[in-house]
Amino acid sequence: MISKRLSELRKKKKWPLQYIADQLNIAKSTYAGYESGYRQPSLEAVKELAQLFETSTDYLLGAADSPEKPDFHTIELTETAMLAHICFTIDGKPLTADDLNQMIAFIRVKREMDSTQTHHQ
Amino acid sequence: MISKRLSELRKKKKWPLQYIADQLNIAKSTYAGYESGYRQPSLEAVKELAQLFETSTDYLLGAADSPEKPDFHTIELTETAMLAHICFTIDGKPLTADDLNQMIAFIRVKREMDSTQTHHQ
DNA sequence: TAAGTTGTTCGCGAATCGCGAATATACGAT
DNA sequence: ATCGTATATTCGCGATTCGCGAACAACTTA
Repeated sequence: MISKRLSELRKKKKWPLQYIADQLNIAKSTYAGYESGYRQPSLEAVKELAQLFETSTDYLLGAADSPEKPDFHTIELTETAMLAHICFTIDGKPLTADDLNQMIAFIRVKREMDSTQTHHQ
Repeated sequence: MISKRLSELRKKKKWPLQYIADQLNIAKSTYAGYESGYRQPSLEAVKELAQLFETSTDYLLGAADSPEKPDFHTIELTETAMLAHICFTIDGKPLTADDLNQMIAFIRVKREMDSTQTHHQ
């Protein structure tokens, strides 16, 4: 499992084996063993690899399906794919899809008004 | 690191060693070794332990500080503490605090109208 | 061709694992 | 107090796995 994840991520980053080996202070052959499945990285190495690849250990170990860190630093409210997994609430009551659409329209109008009518600056 | 996390979580759940050992199909002494730091669990065991404790491997390995699974199923928009770590965008442009407050007010008004004026059903 | 980079595999010594056994501790029930 | 049971901790053993360098293949570039 982890071997697949590692080779997939490294190819995406287009890094050579040696680069990762240097970052973790291990031999090239050692890391190569991780990708080939010949060896398993130590827990500490897994942690460092997740950090290096900017993903989670859950993804590396196959406990998560998405490589994205669940930081949710930014949530694009018009991205319905993402919203399918999130439930927004106000005062504890969930927003309907309709609520959300109206909110989006509301903000768009607000922005429109700000940009065409008033020009603070 | 992981030993601390394991014993902390197990104590919180008030589970005996044997119970966990049974769940993972390993010897009691094997799991005891994990908690004492005498041994390290395999990657597969880490994955299963995270599942058993309903937490993330990131937390077990010390790559995350919170034991909570990052599911974020629900986001309460009036909870400013949570919102401090999230940036919402519409059409790629981030919402200001003002935008958010108006959106919340907007929804509250909408709900008010729905409940006092119109009664479908 | 020669030199360099990258990826793969192998064997060796060393380190670690998983297990059962032995021991220690806690706590009711008799 | 004395069992009996459940729980926790540590140890040694055999087996497994690790990390490393070495060796090699494939490929690019000079």
